[in-house]
Amino acid sequence: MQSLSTPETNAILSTHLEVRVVIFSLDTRGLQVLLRPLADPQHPIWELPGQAVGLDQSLDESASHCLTHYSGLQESYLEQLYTYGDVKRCHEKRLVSVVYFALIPLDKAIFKSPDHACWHAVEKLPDLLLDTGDILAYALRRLRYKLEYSAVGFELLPDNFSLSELQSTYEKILGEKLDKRNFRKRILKADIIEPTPHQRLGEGRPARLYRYRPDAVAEVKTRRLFP
Amino acid sequence: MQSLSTPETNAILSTHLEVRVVIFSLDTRGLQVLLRPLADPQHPIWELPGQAVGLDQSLDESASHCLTHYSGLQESYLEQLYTYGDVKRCHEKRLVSVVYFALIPLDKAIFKSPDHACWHAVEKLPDLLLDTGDILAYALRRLRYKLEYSAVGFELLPDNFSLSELQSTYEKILGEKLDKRNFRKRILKADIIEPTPHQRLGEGRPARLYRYRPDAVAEVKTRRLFP
DNA sequence: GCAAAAGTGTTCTTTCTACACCCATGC
DNA sequence: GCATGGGTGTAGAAAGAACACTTTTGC
Repeated sequence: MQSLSTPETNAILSTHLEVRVVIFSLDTRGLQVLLRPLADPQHPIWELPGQAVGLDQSLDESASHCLTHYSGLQESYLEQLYTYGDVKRCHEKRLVSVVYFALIPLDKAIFKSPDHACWHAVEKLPDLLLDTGDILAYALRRLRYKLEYSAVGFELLPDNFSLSELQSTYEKILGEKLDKRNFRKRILKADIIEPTPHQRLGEGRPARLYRYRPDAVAEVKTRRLFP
Repeated sequence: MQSLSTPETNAILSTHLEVRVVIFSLDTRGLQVLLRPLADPQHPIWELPGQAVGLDQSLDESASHCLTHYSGLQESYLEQLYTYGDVKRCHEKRLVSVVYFALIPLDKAIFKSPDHACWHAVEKLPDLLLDTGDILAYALRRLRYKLEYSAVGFELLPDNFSLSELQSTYEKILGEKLDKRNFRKRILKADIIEPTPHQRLGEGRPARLYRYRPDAVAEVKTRRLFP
């Protein structure tokens, strides 16, 4: 039994510590995840964007740096998901992956991500490296779950959005239709968004635009927004 | 940007990877956590039980091994909590702690834990190492939260328990009184416990004993048991 | 027979769900 | 003036909260 005060250095000499980020976004077709190709460009295997954790970096900093590198965004929703460290997940070496998940509004992200990374619909994923499929499944479950009791949907939208856009976001992530009147009642009652003076013009009647209340960020105790 | 295929080995040469386990239990006084003393036996600083992760060990295996070492129990509730990897949390070295939390029934645990580890009431914690206080606060929050929507309370009780004992468990963890009739209605409706033929004799009328339904373990979708 | 803990139902309030029509704009 | 998406209220069902007395045992 090793304690903090007597670490056994050789136990971690060939362990590789990395962060990976599951970056979700939303386009008209649905929920997308950013993956980068590995190996053969003809029949690539895809992996989560990630990086080794630098000696002088926190895990959070590494993940944030990685997210910025791939999305071009400085401030985004980023949360630690889970740490994967099964010995069987990689044959060559001891691989510990601290996985984060991120939500970004597609309109703000850079068009072309580095390392040929690109977006994939979560319902139609390509061949994936190692246990990446499991990680993605868990990230998606957590995202859906989080949506039910917190206010995370806004992170995928531009600063100003219409209630229909917000509802459509929830529907795409949850994969089910929601009632328009009930949706509005609940989201407004939850008191986490506020109207702006702006409107969005479109095909029909213009839509009032709303924004996420900045002071609602702190403690979002909006449990079970959509049971 | 480092990828899985080109790891920068020197970046992790002096990183220490360890697991720590927040082991909760319950006695008559309330919720307890197992801590082990560090340094001066007169004025000790306390830390979470933990160990370096062996090269041939999964994180889960390490945590499980550590839990068994300190509790004497083979099978217990054990779940990954969070991975702490801030550079500022330890001055001497790069310290990455994958923290788990565990729930054990006190009646089954060994009486004397190794390394002079002992139980402390969560409301009256001693001096703690580094960010151990933050970790404990988070573990407690997660435990309380989990109790509201899942069936985790049983893990702290013996195999057979009365409804009053179960209610008392919930009350001690949540820190509030619950209505006896409503509690019984809900816990029985949730269909996660079943009566046994046994009774517990005591000062008053004997109590029927219940047990956790083993087939209810798989997917406990009992959300918001106690809102 | 009394102390001590176990056990049990009903009413009221709140929340959830289902559902259909009018409104403002662009063309 | 019509097509398009935006916006609004109500009634019935379900779930939650509050609440007090009877039962069984040991002493």
